[in-house]
Amino acid sequence: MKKEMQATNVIESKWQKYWEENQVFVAQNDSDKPKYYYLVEFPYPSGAGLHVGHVRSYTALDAMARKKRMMGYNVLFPLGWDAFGAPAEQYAIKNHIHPKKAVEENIKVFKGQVKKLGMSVDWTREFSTTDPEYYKWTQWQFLKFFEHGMAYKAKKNINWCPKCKTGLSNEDSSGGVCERCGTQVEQREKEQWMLRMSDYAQDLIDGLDDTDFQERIKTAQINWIGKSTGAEVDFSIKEIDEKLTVYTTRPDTLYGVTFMVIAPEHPYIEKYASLIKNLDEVKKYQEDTKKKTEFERTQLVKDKTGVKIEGLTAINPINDTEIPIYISDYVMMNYGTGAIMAVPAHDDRDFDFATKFGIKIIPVIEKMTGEKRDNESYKKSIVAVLYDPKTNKYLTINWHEKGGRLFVGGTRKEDEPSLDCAKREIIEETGYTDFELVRTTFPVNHHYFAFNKNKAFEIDCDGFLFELKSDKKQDVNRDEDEIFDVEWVDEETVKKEIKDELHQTIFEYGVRSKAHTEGGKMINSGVLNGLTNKTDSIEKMIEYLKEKGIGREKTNFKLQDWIFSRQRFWGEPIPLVYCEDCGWVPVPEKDLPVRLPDVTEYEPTDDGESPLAKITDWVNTTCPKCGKPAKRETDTMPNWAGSSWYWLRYMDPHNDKEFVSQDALKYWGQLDWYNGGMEHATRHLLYARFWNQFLYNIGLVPYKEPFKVRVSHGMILGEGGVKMSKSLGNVINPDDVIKTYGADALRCYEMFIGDYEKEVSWSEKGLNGCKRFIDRIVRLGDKVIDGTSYSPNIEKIMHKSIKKVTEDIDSMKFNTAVSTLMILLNEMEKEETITKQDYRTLCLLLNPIAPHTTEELNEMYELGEPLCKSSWPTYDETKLVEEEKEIAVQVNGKVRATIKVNINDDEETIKGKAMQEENVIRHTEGKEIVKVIVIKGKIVNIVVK
RNA sequence: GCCUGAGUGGCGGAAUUGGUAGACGCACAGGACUUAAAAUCCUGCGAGAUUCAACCCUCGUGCCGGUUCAAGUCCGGCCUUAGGCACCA
Repeated sequence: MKKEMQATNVIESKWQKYWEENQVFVAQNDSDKPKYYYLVEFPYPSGAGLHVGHVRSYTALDAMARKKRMMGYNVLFPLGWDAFGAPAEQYAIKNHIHPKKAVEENIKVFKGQVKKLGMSVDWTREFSTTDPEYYKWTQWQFLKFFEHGMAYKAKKNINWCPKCKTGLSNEDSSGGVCERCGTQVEQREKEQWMLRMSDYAQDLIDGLDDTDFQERIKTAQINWIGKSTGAEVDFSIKEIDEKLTVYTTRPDTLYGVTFMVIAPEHPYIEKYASLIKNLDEVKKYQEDTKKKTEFERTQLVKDKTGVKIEGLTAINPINDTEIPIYISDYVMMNYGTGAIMAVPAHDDRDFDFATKFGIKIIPVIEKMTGEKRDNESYKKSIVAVLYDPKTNKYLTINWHEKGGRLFVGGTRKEDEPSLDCAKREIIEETGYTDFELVRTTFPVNHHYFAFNKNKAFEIDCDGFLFELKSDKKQDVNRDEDEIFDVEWVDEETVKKEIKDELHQTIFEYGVRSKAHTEGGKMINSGVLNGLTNKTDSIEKMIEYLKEKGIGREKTNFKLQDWIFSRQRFWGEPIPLVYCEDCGWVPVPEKDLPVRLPDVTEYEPTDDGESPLAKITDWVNTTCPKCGKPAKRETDTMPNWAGSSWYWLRYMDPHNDKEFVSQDALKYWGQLDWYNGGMEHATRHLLYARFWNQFLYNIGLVPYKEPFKVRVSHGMILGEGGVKMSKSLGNVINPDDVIKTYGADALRCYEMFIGDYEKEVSWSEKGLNGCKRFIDRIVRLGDKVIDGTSYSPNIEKIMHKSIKKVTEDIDSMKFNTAVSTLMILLNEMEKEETITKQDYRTLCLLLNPIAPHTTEELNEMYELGEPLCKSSWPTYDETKLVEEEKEIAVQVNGKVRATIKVNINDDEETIKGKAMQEENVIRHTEGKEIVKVIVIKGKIVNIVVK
């Protein structure tokens, strides 16, 4: 019975129409079935149309949604449009049409494309963030923030894009360039609406514990929030009666403070200007800093700059030492207190600064080398590195077998200053007399065991770097046991041959000239002296600071408040009115939404006001409170606003009384599975979680965390692993692919292409392979005969395949789900005939990935009711058990044969079978069998000697 | 620099609690069908040594070492790479 299949496009539109007309994918808000909510980030409907990257994540979620429905769930799988934002506005400015129109057109194109892919979306819940019925509730929720004191207006030094003429959040200007147009961002002071997001920093970290996000997403969020723990310390200033408070994560290094640095914007400069003797110089530095962009200030600067403030002197509260104060742009006003205590010995930045400005460096932590032992004898010693700049070599002492290569070293005599000791040792051991000190290195705390003396030692060692001036030498006077050669070697040899950890470390310190930022033994530190554990030292110091009232424990976050204003036309108007008498007054709920006016001019003004500011009819209004003339806020909300609650609206999209009904919120609960790009792992996801946590705290939503699972798909690159881009001409248009290969082949290919979470390259050949797979599925229909059970040869693999595909789709291992079906198809093709039942189950399993073809085959061969209304196939565990299995026989861990074993075989039988194998005999002959390991159903390993 | 992943054939990638490494697909080679091509079907396909051929053997999951009867998988130390954070004190 040969049947002819209709053309792919005919079948596809036929079933798409069927699904729509029969409302198969419409989710019910009241249902006895268990609920499941899948969501893929709604797209920005750009003019470019759908990308193959969209197809990947949409198909993945669609496959999971289709399968869940067949498993008896009430599935919510909606889609909508995130349509506010710059591109539509730019387009409108250029063409003088309302952005609304451009958006409408783009949505039409996008929706058509998504439908052509056969997505099982519930279109009855579709909306766009630009619909007044939707943004009414975005505005309403903003007013909730306002009412609860979570929104405030503040003068902010903001990132300003001179081309877009708008303020940008830190998030929108990462790297110092405008996210949208790539222009260098400037600093500008502006009144902005802010949301108190930093209040939620800790909650946003804690909340992650209640979610099941991918690890990389959690980490990205935690990094972004940037929590650090440490202490605040109050330094007094000699000349004034006010403290200078700093934030530090290393209070344990307080004794090593040799200067302080305040940010150029620090308020004390203004406040105590009269006391600053070099005010002009300081002011000039402030001006220079302002001109620098955030990017230059944070990314490009390698050289430290700064100015010492003459006339203000800080006092270290721990030891009453007087220390200078500098201003420098490496200290930021918006983090911590805008002031730091500088410990050049143990912080790289402070070290650089101190080196450049010639400030004292006091080490308070000694690196510990070697291994600590009991009953150590203590001594003090030195290591001296002598460098000859003429030959670029270092002076070493080669003990050969007796101790290898070392620098000059020695034990300090009682009360001998270490520098004297170093000089003496060089002269005594090598004879060189004409050299000069370059620098003293950090000391090292070293532990070692002297075998010749059978004794353990602890030494505190000072290190020195000297430079040779001339070859002048005197006779050496060595002890009898001092048998070594004096050799000049290059740096490479030093690194290779000097094995002693102490000498290595001193060399590093001397030559590299870097701060010692790791832990070690506390020195020069009063109460902390001798401690060797960093955490203990910090704790003890904080206790001490608290006791003395000069400091306290403190946690800081990098996460800042959310700048919520944009000076743009195409965004949600901020629903506030400014009245001379009443101040900022919310627009009453009955007057929401505050609609965008219908005009034709959208250019931002040159002074940075929103385009709305020019529309006087719209701006002028009356105060909702006192009725006097008042003005509307002309700033609009950022693009992130509409996407910060949209998943809630899908639960109840047509409600005109509430943003979402409480019943709907309770029924749908948390979003079970949220998919989106890695580029949204920080910003969008943090904004959305913050928004939801706020709604939860004021009792508007039942869950604190909105998303249970968050996964990110990998990007699809062009062939050869380069990014798809218009300029490279390697962009794949899904419409073209559907035309040539069909939607099912495209879906199947994108699921088979590789690990869902990883980046993959597009391959036309691979796509063709999947097309072949679909064609073979169709051709298999020729073999179908009546039958309501599985064919005997197929039964076992059928149950196995059902199990595998069921598990794989749920865990997003689509590539192995497809390959399982390929294997199943290969097996079925070997049969003369297959039953309807065989074929129907194959179609059911493939349906989530290739829904059109499988529905058609199901109908064509009269296999049963439409697949979209059918149940997901089940498997029988007992059918999975293999009666007979081939297992490997190893000899000493190497596979030497395979044997067939029965499920009932006991160990002795299996062992017997294994020992009979010719190749096993060959490898065991004449050898002693130590033991035989038999793992039932898996492996036999024979160990011989 | 810090934090998270990831490194397996020519390529995309499989491999359960450690138990036959390379499933499945692509590419390639040979063959069948065809006047021919496309399509389709069959066979082979990690590297090397050996052989007429087959069996058989050696090596092989980024590198070095360890645990184990047995390591892609576990442990320690590196290297490379992708992403996140970054003068954040």
